Amino acid sequence: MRLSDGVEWGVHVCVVLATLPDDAALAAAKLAEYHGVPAAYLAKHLQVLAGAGVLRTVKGARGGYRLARPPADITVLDVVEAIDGEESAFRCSEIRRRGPLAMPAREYTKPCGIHRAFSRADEVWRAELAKTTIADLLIGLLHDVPRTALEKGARWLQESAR
Amino acid sequence: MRLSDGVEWGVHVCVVLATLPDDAALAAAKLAEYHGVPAAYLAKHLQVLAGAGVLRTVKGARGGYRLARPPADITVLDVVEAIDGEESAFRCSEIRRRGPLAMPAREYTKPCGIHRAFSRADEVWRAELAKTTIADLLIGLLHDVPRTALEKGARWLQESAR
DNA sequence: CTTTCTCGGATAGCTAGTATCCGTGTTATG
DNA sequence: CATAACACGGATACTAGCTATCCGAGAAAG
Ligand code: FES
Ligand code: FES
Repeated sequence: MRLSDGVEWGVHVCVVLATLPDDAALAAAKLAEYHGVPAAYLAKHLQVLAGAGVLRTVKGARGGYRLARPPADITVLDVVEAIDGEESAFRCSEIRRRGPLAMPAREYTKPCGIHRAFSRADEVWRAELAKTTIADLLIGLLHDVPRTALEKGARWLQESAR
Repeated sequence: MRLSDGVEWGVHVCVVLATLPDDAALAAAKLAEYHGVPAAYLAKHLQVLAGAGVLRTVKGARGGYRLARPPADITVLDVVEAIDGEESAFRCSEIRRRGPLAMPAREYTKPCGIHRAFSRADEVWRAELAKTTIADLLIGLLHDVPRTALEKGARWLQESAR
């Protein structure tokens, strides 16, 4: 079981966009350059994030992407569900209906116990991801990253943003 | 992100084996027939579960598989980790080291904030799965399944077990 | 010694994720 | 209005991991 790489990219992009001034946007190509990932592929994920209401697109010349909401209102879970989907990793294939124990379909009213166990696990996983917002990550970054690097990043963004 | 089908099969197999008498074993082919899944493929997963110490193999004629421990000592997490691996679904690809913000490698001592957030989520996911044992699932099954089906299953097992 | 069964590896096939490209339409600017 | 810059959306190739099957070797029971 592996989560798509696009999920990591999406979170990183949101963190970077959170540092921009409110009225600024950043082009998809610049975001790709900043993170060192293929631009064409990142663009796909950006479009999905925009469709999910996490990012907002600014069309036309000098356009780009910006956050659709304040960083404190965007959770990691929002990004995960936009890119990876909302369905649980586990899929009950209703094995219990097959083989010698098979019963008429009307007997299977409620989900099987295994399915319920995995659903609970999926719920707490998502709840934990919902606890962390983009704003939290940004604050954490300010603590972890040395000042010189922060200033270097800020300069780069000022030159690239619109 | 999707969990392997083998995980579901593994849990079902453990539940069925938990109903057997202590000294009995069930052949891989019978387990496959019981669940209506391809025998050759299920055998792969059974071998993995045996290697992980969840199941025990009984070699030679009239052999088969049985649980390695009492049902109450086998959790759903044990099965998941045996078949799907123990690593988290999220993989931090150290994007922060690339692009204009790149810093010398010695600066990256502790995992990034995004990585930590996903690690926490993965932990609670596993902790939740560890709460449910095979014995719990068996008890739940006795409540959910009508008596006639249970008797049918018991008869089938008695004819097939060794 | 023969039967029965697991063991273990070798090998296709399939699906979801990865990655790239290009034509179209929209907006800012001169 | 003409032009340049840029997002949009679909089409397409590649790749890795999961799905599925097969068969010979070896171990235990009778
Ligand atoms: S029947 Fe297999 S998990 Fe629901
Ligand atoms: S650098 Fe991207 S998640 Fe750690």
